[in-house]
Amino acid sequence: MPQTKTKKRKRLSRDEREQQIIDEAVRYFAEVGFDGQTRELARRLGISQPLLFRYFPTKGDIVKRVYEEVYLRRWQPQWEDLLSDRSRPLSDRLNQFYHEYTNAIFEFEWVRILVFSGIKGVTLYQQYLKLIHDKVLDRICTELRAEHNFPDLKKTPPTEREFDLAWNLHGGIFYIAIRKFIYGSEKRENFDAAIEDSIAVFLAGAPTVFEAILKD
Amino acid sequence: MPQTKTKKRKRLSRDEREQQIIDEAVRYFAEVGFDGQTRELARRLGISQPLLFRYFPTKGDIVKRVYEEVYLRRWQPQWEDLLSDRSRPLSDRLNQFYHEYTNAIFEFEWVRILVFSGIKGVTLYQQYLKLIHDKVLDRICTELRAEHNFPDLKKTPPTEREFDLAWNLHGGIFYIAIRKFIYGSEKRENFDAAIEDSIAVFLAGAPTVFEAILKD
DNA sequence: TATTAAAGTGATCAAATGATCAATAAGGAA
DNA sequence: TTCCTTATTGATCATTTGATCACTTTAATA
Repeated sequence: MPQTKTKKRKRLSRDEREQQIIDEAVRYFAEVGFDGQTRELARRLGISQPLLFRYFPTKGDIVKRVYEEVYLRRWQPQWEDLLSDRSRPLSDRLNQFYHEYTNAIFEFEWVRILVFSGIKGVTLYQQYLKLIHDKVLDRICTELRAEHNFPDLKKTPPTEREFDLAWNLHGGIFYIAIRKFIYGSEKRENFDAAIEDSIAVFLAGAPTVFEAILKD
Repeated sequence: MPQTKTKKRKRLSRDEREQQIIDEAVRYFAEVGFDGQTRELARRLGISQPLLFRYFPTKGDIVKRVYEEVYLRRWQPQWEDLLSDRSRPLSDRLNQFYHEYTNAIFEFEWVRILVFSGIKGVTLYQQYLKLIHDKVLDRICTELRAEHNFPDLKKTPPTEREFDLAWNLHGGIFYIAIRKFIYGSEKRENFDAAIEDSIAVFLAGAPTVFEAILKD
């Protein structure tokens, strides 16, 4: 009886192998955190552990690439135009934006690596928060003022309190992802209704508070 | 010249030492995560590393005690009565509750260990989410219906969509803590205004959406 | 003051883990 | 088919880290 010789070594091109490693590293680290071991990562890839160090000088370099892979290429520049497109009701715009945004973001790997990175003191997510602040919340504040004929932003820039309200909307929606992926407490797949309702509450309630804020 | 003999060994009682270890462990693990090393923990305590194992069989037991220390004794049972006290406007009750709640909760150690535990798959925080669901959100839904003469909960229990709205309020407020302690992106100490505004938006916007939900 | 229970420590073990390197083998080029 | 580049690996090192144990020191007590 012949021995099972499944030992046929596979030889991939530099680029193929590198991409394969990163893909698996994203999955693996998202699952167990960045303390995951290189040996286990190699095992999942079906390769030897030293091979990892042939492609990345240190484990830290793999981690860095994982960040980039997860963060970059997820933001869609057209979202900025979408939010500012006054030919459509703000309600429509917000719903479409958060629908698309959560579809792009609410993903096991993304959310968990996001939280891991925050915990480990990585600055990358701070950049991401800044992106949300500058590209999303600022626009929401602006559009909300325009919709209700509040003072134009050119004269009075959005106050901290207005930003806080926008953060509250965003954070509430993001918290859905946390409940889902960090604490595994939600079985549902679809959160569209919850998001729509959040936006509806915001649009119904925020103008009143904005008005009070802007009175000062 | 005499040698500096600061080596005077301190001998504490069993209980004192144990509490001292736990207190420092809470600080240390909140700072670096549960991958922190026993040697460094011992160094911060000014004791030898083996002594830790004199008090706790394994590192895992220290971690378990840290959880308990951080989670238990923070929930105030009187909050449940506060939320249900219809002699006061709901707005007052919510403001007082979230003011006291965030003062008790928004603390470096608490928030970070909370997130660590969620990431590492610990079930303790799931229990905490259940607490929020049963003791806070359920009451908020109930009181909101009562305030607007919507169908009594005895006849129609709160729907998933109503809970989602309440989660949105709670999550938005909690997200303030995440921004503050996980991502270190906020310098402010005081978030009372942001919390008040969040509640105001919720109370101004939610009834409309509740009404729409309950029409079905 | 002498005794003693137990708080505390230095030395050390064993396993885990990131990293290195000489040797092997796949597969395209000649 | 033979040669040769380089992808790939087994063996191994060095460090980290949780855990153990024989021995030392403290301070309450008789």
